[in-house]
Amino acid sequence: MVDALVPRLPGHRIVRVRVRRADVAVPSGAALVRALQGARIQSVRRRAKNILIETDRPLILRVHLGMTGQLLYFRGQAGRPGHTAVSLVLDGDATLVYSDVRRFGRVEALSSSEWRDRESELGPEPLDPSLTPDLLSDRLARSESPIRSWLLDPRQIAGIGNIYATEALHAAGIHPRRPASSLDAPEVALLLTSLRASLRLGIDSGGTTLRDYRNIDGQQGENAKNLRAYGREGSACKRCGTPIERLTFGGRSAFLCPSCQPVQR
DNA sequence: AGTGTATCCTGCAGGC
DNA sequence: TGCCTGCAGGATACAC
Repeated sequence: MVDALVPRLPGHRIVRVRVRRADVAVPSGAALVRALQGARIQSVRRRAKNILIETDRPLILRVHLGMTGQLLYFRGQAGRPGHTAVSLVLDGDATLVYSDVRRFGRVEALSSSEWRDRESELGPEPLDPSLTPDLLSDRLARSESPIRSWLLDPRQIAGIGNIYATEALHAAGIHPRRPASSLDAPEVALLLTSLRASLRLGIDSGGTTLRDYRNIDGQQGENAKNLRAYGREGSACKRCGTPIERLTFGGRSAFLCPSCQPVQR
């Protein structure tokens, strides 16, 4: 997503801002419009699941897709998506639209210091080479949470959702309910490798479209066909043939192969 | 302090 | 056909 935004957004001036769903915008309504209107986009980057757009003003535009958010970029007149929450008309006849059926996502303008405070709460990036198996082990050792819950907590490790947590744990042969602190060094190393492989596969495949995900051109991602555990309850494990099971904890579904991912080692 | 649960919201699939 | 229930990619406020 961000890789696709980087060559397109910088340089654009935000000409007009329309907030159609006030609960998605922070600050809601007119204040967000005032903050952004007239600003020129300078750079785009990602941290955890946040898309961060920096401008020539002392503010950062943070876009978070939540569960069903879509960020769409187009030139000329294209039909407005059905659940448009915020639209930014850019110069050069371009438009950036944030659309979100469930409205769990956010489009937020914040100051650098506000963002610094938020960022200080976030765990390390799994794809950052500075996260070593030893560092990950140290962090895991401090928690008795089920490893799946730990992986979903952005304060522990950034940017891992239920799909990639599920896929990585399956690939690493680790039961999602194992306490984080119970993983030994080889398991942690394998988990980190598996996380990175699952994330890279997802990114290289253009993202995982289960229903709503779209890239900035409105196209679906192809990663759903690569999933080996997530959403496959009752289907044969692609490694051993055992039916994949689903269980629920932490308010979310977890999928696992009971044979490849034993409850205890 | 650390951990688990309820909640925000809409749409869709499946059971009856 | 239509109504009901459960579930969905995330994060956070709150209870214990």
